[in-house]
Amino acid sequence: MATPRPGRAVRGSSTGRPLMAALDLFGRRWNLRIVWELRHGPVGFRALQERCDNMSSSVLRQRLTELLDAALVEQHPDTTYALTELGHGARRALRPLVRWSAEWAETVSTAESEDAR
Amino acid sequence: MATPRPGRAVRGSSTGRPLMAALDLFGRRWNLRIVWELRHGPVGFRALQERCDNMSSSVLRQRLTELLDAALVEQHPDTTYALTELGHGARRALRPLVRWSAEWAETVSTAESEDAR
DNA sequence: TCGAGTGCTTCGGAAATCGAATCGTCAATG
DNA sequence: CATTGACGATTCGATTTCCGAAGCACTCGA
Repeated sequence: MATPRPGRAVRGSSTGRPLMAALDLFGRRWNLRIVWELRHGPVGFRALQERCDNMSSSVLRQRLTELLDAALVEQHPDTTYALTELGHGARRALRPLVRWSAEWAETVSTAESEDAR
Repeated sequence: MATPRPGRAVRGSSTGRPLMAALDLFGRRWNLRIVWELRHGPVGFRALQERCDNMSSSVLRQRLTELLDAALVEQHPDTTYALTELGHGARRALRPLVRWSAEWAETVSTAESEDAR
Protein backbone atom coordinates (compact mmCIF):
# COMPACT_ATOMS: atom_id res chain seq x y z
CA MET A 1 0.00 0.00 0.00
CA ALA A 2 1.39 3.35 -1.06
CA THR A 3 2.36 5.84 1.60
CA PRO A 4 -0.01 8.79 1.75
CA ARG A 5 1.67 12.01 0.80
CA PRO A 6 0.21 15.43 0.17
CA GLY A 7 -0.26 16.20 -3.51
CA ARG A 8 -0.78 12.63 -4.57
CA ALA A 9 -3.95 10.62 -4.71
CA VAL A 10 -4.49 8.72 -1.49
CA ARG A 11 -6.79 6.06 -0.22
CA GLY A 12 -10.25 7.56 -0.05
CA SER A 13 -9.50 10.76 -1.91
CA SER A 14 -8.51 11.44 -5.48
CA THR A 15 -7.77 15.10 -4.83
CA GLY A 16 -4.55 14.64 -2.91
CA ARG A 17 -5.45 17.49 -0.62
CA PRO A 18 -2.90 17.54 2.19
CA LEU A 19 -5.53 17.06 4.87
CA MET A 20 -6.92 14.01 3.15
CA ALA A 21 -3.44 12.55 2.89
CA ALA A 22 -2.98 13.23 6.59
CA LEU A 23 -6.31 11.63 7.47
CA ASP A 24 -5.32 8.59 5.47
CA LEU A 25 -1.89 8.39 7.07
CA PHE A 26 -3.18 8.77 10.61
CA GLY A 27 -6.23 6.63 9.93
CA ARG A 28 -3.96 3.64 9.61
CA ARG A 29 -3.60 1.60 12.69
CA TRP A 30 -0.69 2.46 15.00
CA ASN A 31 0.56 5.53 13.15
CA LEU A 32 -0.86 7.95 15.68
CA ARG A 33 0.47 5.81 18.45
CA ILE A 34 3.95 5.54 16.97
CA VAL A 35 4.28 9.29 16.64
CA TRP A 36 3.11 9.59 20.20
CA GLU A 37 5.59 7.04 21.53
CA LEU A 38 8.49 8.73 19.76
CA ARG A 39 7.74 12.06 21.39
CA HIS A 40 10.62 11.81 23.86
CA GLY A 41 13.45 10.99 21.52
CA PRO A 42 14.99 8.12 19.56
CA VAL A 43 13.77 4.61 20.28
CA GLY A 44 14.97 1.30 18.90
CA PHE A 45 12.82 -1.10 16.98
CA ARG A 46 12.15 -3.63 19.67
CA ALA A 47 11.71 -1.02 22.39
CA LEU A 48 9.26 0.82 20.21
CA GLN A 49 7.37 -2.37 19.66
CA GLU A 50 7.06 -2.86 23.38
CA ARG A 51 5.85 0.67 23.94
CA CYS A 52 3.14 0.01 21.39
CA ASP A 53 1.76 -2.87 23.42
CA ASN A 54 3.81 -5.42 21.52
CA MET A 55 2.21 -4.68 18.22
CA SER A 56 3.09 -6.98 15.37
CA SER A 57 6.67 -6.48 14.24
CA SER A 58 5.71 -6.86 10.60
CA VAL A 59 3.19 -4.06 10.85
CA LEU A 60 5.55 -1.93 12.88
CA ARG A 61 8.14 -2.22 10.17
CA GLN A 62 5.59 -1.36 7.52
CA ARG A 63 4.41 1.67 9.48
CA LEU A 64 7.96 2.86 10.01
CA THR A 65 8.74 2.70 6.31
CA GLU A 66 5.59 4.69 5.68
CA LEU A 67 6.55 7.29 8.25
CA LEU A 68 10.10 7.41 6.91
CA ASP A 69 8.67 7.85 3.46
CA ALA A 70 6.37 10.60 4.66
CA ALA A 71 9.35 12.30 6.32
CA LEU A 72 7.82 12.20 9.78
CA VAL A 73 10.42 9.81 11.07
CA GLU A 74 14.11 9.32 10.44
CA GLN A 75 16.47 6.52 11.25
CA HIS A 76 19.74 7.39 12.93
CA PRO A 77 23.07 5.71 12.19
CA ASP A 78 22.67 3.62 15.34
CA THR A 79 19.41 2.35 13.74
CA THR A 80 17.13 4.01 16.29
CA TYR A 81 14.03 5.80 15.08
CA ALA A 82 13.17 9.40 15.87
CA LEU A 83 10.77 12.11 14.81
CA THR A 84 11.94 14.61 12.24
CA GLU A 85 11.15 18.29 12.61
CA LEU A 86 8.00 17.60 10.64
CA GLY A 87 7.20 14.68 12.86
CA HIS A 88 7.51 16.84 15.94
CA GLY A 89 5.16 19.28 14.31
CA ALA A 90 2.65 16.48 13.89
CA ARG A 91 3.06 15.52 17.50
CA ARG A 92 2.44 19.08 18.58
CA ALA A 93 -0.63 19.11 16.38
CA LEU A 94 -1.84 16.09 18.29
CA ARG A 95 -1.55 17.75 21.67
CA PRO A 96 -5.08 19.16 21.75
CA LEU A 97 -6.28 15.63 21.24
CA VAL A 98 -4.68 14.64 24.52
CA ARG A 99 -6.55 17.35 26.35
CA TRP A 100 -9.73 16.43 24.57
CA SER A 101 -9.41 12.78 25.51
CA ALA A 102 -9.42 13.75 29.18
CA GLU A 103 -12.59 15.73 28.62
CA TRP A 104 -14.00 12.75 26.79
CA ALA A 105 -13.20 10.47 29.71
CA GLU A 106 -15.01 12.79 32.08
CA THR A 107 -18.11 13.11 29.97
CA VAL A 108 -18.40 9.43 29.23
CA SER A 109 -17.91 8.32 32.81
CA THR A 110 -20.46 10.88 33.97
CA ALA A 111 -22.96 9.61 31.45
CA GLU A 112 -22.32 6.06 32.64
CA SER A 113 -22.98 6.84 36.27
CA GLU A 114 -26.17 8.63 35.30
CA ASP A 115 -27.28 5.58 33.40
CA ALA A 116 -26.79 3.51 36.50
CA ARG A 117 -29.25 5.57 38.51
CA MET B 1 -15.17 -5.08 17.63
CA ALA B 2 -15.87 -3.13 20.81
CA THR B 3 -15.99 0.65 20.63
CA PRO B 4 -13.03 2.27 22.33
CA ARG B 5 -14.02 4.24 25.39
CA PRO B 6 -11.90 5.88 28.04
CA GLY B 7 -11.59 3.82 31.20
CA ARG B 8 -11.96 0.45 29.53
CA ALA B 9 -9.35 -1.74 27.96
CA VAL B 10 -9.02 -0.99 24.28
CA ARG B 11 -7.25 -2.48 21.35
CA GLY B 12 -3.56 -2.11 21.94
CA SER B 13 -3.74 -0.95 25.53
CA SER B 14 -4.83 -2.68 28.68
CA THR B 15 -4.66 0.47 30.76
CA GLY B 16 -7.72 2.17 29.35
CA ARG B 17 -6.00 5.52 29.51
CA PRO B 18 -8.22 8.02 27.74
CA LEU B 19 -5.55 8.94 25.21
CA MET B 20 -5.05 5.31 24.24
CA ALA B 21 -8.77 4.89 23.75
CA ALA B 22 -8.74 8.01 21.58
CA LEU B 23 -5.79 6.77 19.55
CA ASP B 24 -7.60 3.50 19.00
CA LEU B 25 -10.83 5.21 18.03
CA PHE B 26 -9.19 7.61 15.61
CA GLY B 27 -6.77 5.01 14.35
CA ARG B 28 -9.67 3.19 12.75
CA ARG B 29 -10.19 3.97 9.14
CA TRP B 30 -12.67 6.75 8.35
CA ASN B 31 -13.34 7.90 11.89
CA LEU B 32 -11.18 11.00 11.57
CA ARG B 33 -12.72 11.68 8.21
CA ILE B 34 -16.28 11.27 9.43
CA VAL B 35 -15.80 13.72 12.27
CA TRP B 36 -14.27 16.09 9.78
CA GLU B 37 -17.13 15.79 7.31
CA LEU B 38 -19.72 16.42 10.01
CA ARG B 39 -18.12 19.67 11.01
CA HIS B 40 -20.75 21.83 9.31
CA GLY B 41 -23.88 20.30 10.72
CA PRO B 42 -26.20 17.33 10.34
CA VAL B 43 -25.76 15.10 7.32
CA GLY B 44 -27.81 12.14 6.18
CA PHE B 45 -26.42 8.67 5.73
CA ARG B 46 -26.09 8.60 1.99
CA ALA B 47 -24.85 12.17 1.77
CA LEU B 48 -22.24 11.41 4.37
CA GLN B 49 -21.18 8.39 2.40
CA GLU B 50 -20.68 10.53 -0.66
CA ARG B 51 -18.63 13.09 1.24
CA CYS B 52 -16.37 10.29 2.39
CA ASP B 53 -15.49 9.35 -1.18
CA ASN B 54 -18.24 6.77 -1.34
CA MET B 55 -16.83 4.66 1.40
CA SER B 56 -18.47 1.33 1.96
CA SER B 57 -21.94 1.71 3.46
CA SER B 58 -21.41 -1.27 5.73
CA VAL B 59 -18.28 0.26 7.22
CA LEU B 60 -19.91 3.67 7.45
CA ARG B 61 -22.71 2.19 9.47
CA GLN B 62 -20.25 0.39 11.71
CA ARG B 63 -18.26 3.57 12.27
CA LEU B 64 -21.38 5.55 13.03
CA THR B 65 -22.49 3.10 15.67
CA GLU B 66 -19.03 3.35 17.20
CA LEU B 67 -19.15 7.12 17.20
CA LEU B 68 -22.68 7.09 18.58
CA ASP B 69 -21.50 4.73 21.26
CA ALA B 70 -18.53 6.94 22.04
CA ALA B 71 -20.89 9.92 22.29
CA LEU B 72 -19.14 11.87 19.57
CA VAL B 73 -22.10 11.67 17.23
CA GLU B 74 -25.84 11.75 17.72
CA GLN B 75 -28.68 10.88 15.43
CA HIS B 76 -31.52 13.35 15.10
CA PRO B 77 -35.21 12.43 14.83
CA ASP B 78 -35.01 13.02 11.07
CA THR B 79 -32.30 10.32 11.03
CA THR B 80 -29.47 12.70 10.13
CA TYR B 81 -26.17 12.43 11.95
CA ALA B 82 -24.44 15.29 13.73
CA LEU B 83 -21.59 15.91 16.13
CA THR B 84 -22.39 16.16 19.81
CA GLU B 85 -20.75 18.81 21.97
CA LEU B 86 -18.03 16.29 22.64
CA GLY B 87 -17.74 15.57 18.95
CA HIS B 88 -17.26 19.24 18.22
CA GLY B 89 -14.58 19.31 20.84
CA ALA B 90 -12.82 16.51 19.01
CA ARG B 91 -13.12 18.39 15.76
CA ARG B 92 -11.59 21.47 17.33
CA ALA B 93 -8.81 19.30 18.67
CA LEU B 94 -8.17 18.22 15.11
CA ARG B 95 -7.74 21.74 13.80
CA PRO B 96 -4.00 21.95 14.38
CA LEU B 97 -3.69 18.87 12.24
CA VAL B 98 -5.15 20.78 9.32
CA ARG B 99 -2.55 23.47 9.67
CA TRP B 100 0.16 20.89 10.07
CA SER B 101 -0.89 19.07 6.93
CA ALA B 102 -0.32 22.25 4.92
CA GLU B 103 3.15 22.52 6.40
CA TRP B 104 3.69 18.88 5.57
CA ALA B 105 2.66 19.47 1.97
CA GLU B 106 5.16 22.28 1.66
CA THR B 107 8.04 20.35 3.13
CA VAL B 108 7.41 17.22 1.14
CA SER B 109 6.98 18.98 -2.17
CA THR B 110 10.16 20.96 -1.56
CA ALA B 111 12.05 17.77 -0.84
CA GLU B 112 10.68 16.25 -4.02
CA SER B 113 11.84 19.10 -6.24
CA GLU B 114 15.25 18.93 -4.64
CA ASP B 115 15.38 15.24 -5.43
CA ALA B 116 14.67 16.01 -9.05
CA ARG B 117 17.76 18.17 -9.41
C1' DT C 1 -49.74 3.23 -7.83
C1' DC C 2 -45.57 4.03 -9.28
C1' DG C 3 -41.05 5.46 -9.27
C1' DA C 4 -37.20 7.64 -6.93
C1' DG C 5 -34.78 8.66 -2.89
C1' DT C 6 -33.82 7.38 1.67
C1' DG C 7 -31.43 4.54 5.83
C1' DC C 8 -29.63 0.36 6.47
C1' DT C 9 -28.33 -4.79 6.02
C1' DT C 10 -26.31 -8.88 3.89
C1' DC C 11 -22.57 -11.48 2.14
C1' DG C 12 -18.67 -13.13 -0.62
C1' DG C 13 -14.24 -11.60 -1.91
C1' DA C 14 -10.12 -8.57 -1.17
C1' DA C 15 -6.97 -6.39 1.72
C1' DA C 16 -4.88 -5.24 6.16
C1' DT C 17 -3.35 -6.96 10.41
C1' DC C 18 -1.60 -10.31 13.50
C1' DG C 19 1.87 -13.26 15.73
C1' DA C 20 5.12 -16.61 16.03
C1' DA C 21 9.18 -18.36 13.99
C1' DT C 22 13.31 -17.19 12.06
C1' DC C 23 17.32 -14.93 9.81
C1' DG C 24 21.85 -12.25 9.89
C1' DT C 25 24.54 -9.03 12.48
C1' DC C 26 26.95 -7.37 16.24
C1' DA C 27 28.90 -6.94 21.01
C1' DA C 28 29.90 -8.91 25.16
C1' DT C 29 31.31 -13.01 27.53
C1' DG C 30 33.79 -17.19 28.52
C1' DC D 1 37.81 -18.25 18.91
C1' DA D 2 33.06 -20.10 20.26
C1' DT D 3 28.91 -18.96 22.52
C1' DT D 4 25.39 -16.32 24.00
C1' DG D 5 22.05 -12.89 23.76
C1' DA D 6 20.02 -8.72 22.08
C1' DC D 7 18.98 -6.48 18.11
C1' DG D 8 16.66 -4.99 13.45
C1' DA D 9 14.25 -7.07 10.17
C1' DT D 10 11.68 -10.62 7.24
C1' DT D 11 8.54 -14.46 6.15
C1' DC D 12 4.16 -16.67 6.08
C1' DG D 13 -0.21 -18.76 7.40
C1' DA D 14 -4.19 -17.43 10.20
C1' DT D 15 -7.34 -13.98 11.60
C1' DT D 16 -9.66 -9.67 11.36
C1' DT D 17 -11.16 -5.83 8.93
C1' DC D 18 -12.67 -3.62 4.93
C1' DC D 19 -14.81 -3.34 0.56
C1' DG D 20 -18.67 -3.03 -2.75
C1' DA D 21 -22.49 -4.48 -5.07
C1' DA D 22 -26.98 -6.02 -4.36
C1' DG D 23 -31.04 -5.74 -2.12
C1' DC D 24 -34.75 -4.68 1.64
C1' DA D 25 -38.12 -1.66 3.93
C1' DC D 26 -39.81 2.75 4.14
C1' DT D 27 -41.30 7.54 2.73
C1' DC D 28 -42.78 10.98 -0.33
C1' DG D 29 -44.37 13.32 -4.37
C1' DA D 30 -46.32 12.65 -9.00
